[in-house]
Amino acid sequence: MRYQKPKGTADITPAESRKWQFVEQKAAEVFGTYDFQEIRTPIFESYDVFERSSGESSDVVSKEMYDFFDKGERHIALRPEGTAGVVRAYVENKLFGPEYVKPYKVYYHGPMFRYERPQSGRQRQFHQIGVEAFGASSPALDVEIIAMAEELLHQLQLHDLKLEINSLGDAATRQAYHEALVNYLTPLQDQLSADSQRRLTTNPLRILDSKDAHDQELVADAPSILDYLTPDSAAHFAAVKAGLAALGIDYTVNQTMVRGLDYYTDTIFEIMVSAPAFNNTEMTVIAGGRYDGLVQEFGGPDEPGIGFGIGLERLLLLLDETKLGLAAPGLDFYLVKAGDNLDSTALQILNAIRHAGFRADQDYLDRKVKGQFKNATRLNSRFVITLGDSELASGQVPVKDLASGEQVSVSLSAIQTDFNKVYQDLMQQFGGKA
RNA sequence: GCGGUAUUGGUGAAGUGGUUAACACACCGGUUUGUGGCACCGGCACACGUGGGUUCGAUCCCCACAUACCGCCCCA
Repeated sequence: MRYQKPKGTADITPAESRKWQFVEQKAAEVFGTYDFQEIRTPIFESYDVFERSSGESSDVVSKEMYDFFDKGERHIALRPEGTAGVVRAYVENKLFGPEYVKPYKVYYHGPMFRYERPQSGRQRQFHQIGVEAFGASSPALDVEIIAMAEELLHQLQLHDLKLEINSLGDAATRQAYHEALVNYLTPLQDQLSADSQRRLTTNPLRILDSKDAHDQELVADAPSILDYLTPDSAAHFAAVKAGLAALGIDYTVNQTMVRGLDYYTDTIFEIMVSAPAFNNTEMTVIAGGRYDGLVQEFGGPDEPGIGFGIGLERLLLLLDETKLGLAAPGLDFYLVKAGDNLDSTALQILNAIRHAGFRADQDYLDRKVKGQFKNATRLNSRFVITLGDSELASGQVPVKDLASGEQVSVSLSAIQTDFNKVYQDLMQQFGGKA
């Protein structure tokens, strides 16, 4: 093989892109009902944008970022996630200004880049759909964001979802809890797995969701972050739970759920699905939460924010194509040419059909008539128009309904002058099923 | 970054250290000089991921690299 795509990338061919378009369109629809609008930000940003938002301790920044210096010696990074760029744009464009209604609600979708070891549903160039809402700290917004995420999954015919929520409180909460957790785990250090011993200094919260069985036993008795919430954070979390209950959304509180990115505050949530595509293990497809200090961190006002991201590759693995009715689009008309010197007329006929808004195609490889009919079938065409010398002479062409095999005669000139009329007549003659 | 498995045509794949790399599907052509099926006939791998090595000889043995998949780390 002469050329290969770079490791961890994928070509999305038409059979696949159909699913992508469907999901993107559904997301735009569902988000639109909550009055979210699309924002498009650059795929690369200043390296600092991501360093500032994610925190140096996170592997996403320290090890997994695609960064480089451009010809002007600017330190650039390919975006590893979507939130930082949107927050940067929010601040830079002063979208927090009084002329914009708050909360300011946007969604985005596009490629993200992380230098990781590829696995199922995980690539180096991967795609996310995400939403962000700025300028409102109401727990009702948290609830609606979560409801919106679930609604999208439902629209995609995904059920058996598992929603987990937790609260990380504010900065003071996290600092106090961080300390309490380290104090609890340090005496047990020798019993922790090697990975977790390392995490004790780098990222102790991560020990909470260690996959090691013994770690999990030790962590079971660890202090809970929920006990460290300030009264405000506790009230906020209670309101979120009440809101979810009011909407009949099932959830479980998982006090060991943490985040890889440093900017989250208060409510965080994940929606998980278990599926054969993931060896029946649970896989998070949507994750999000509040990030109340981030806008200020980027030089904007002290405004809250909340959002979530959807891992599209993972999501796509779960979709049942047949359930979604995503059949390949068929042709409306296929033009069979029987004879030579028909090209000009063929072009004119196809032109008329296409301009009327129908899908039409013809043979370009000089296939025999039989071969052309086979192609019409392969292309899932509804009708076949046959053009030959006798048709040219008579001014009438046969139009065949491939499903029934019935054939009717249509005027060549009518096709070229008013194809919509021709189509209506066809519909009537073939049973009126448009 | 660590560990494991894999890599043969458009596809699914069989196979052996040695003159022509099974079989099936798909595709192309013919039997049928203008109508989609079936049947029959014929065609269809610069040769077996890339580069080295062992050997008289390697697709099959060894090494390295690349990529894919699985697990860990990390994460959506």
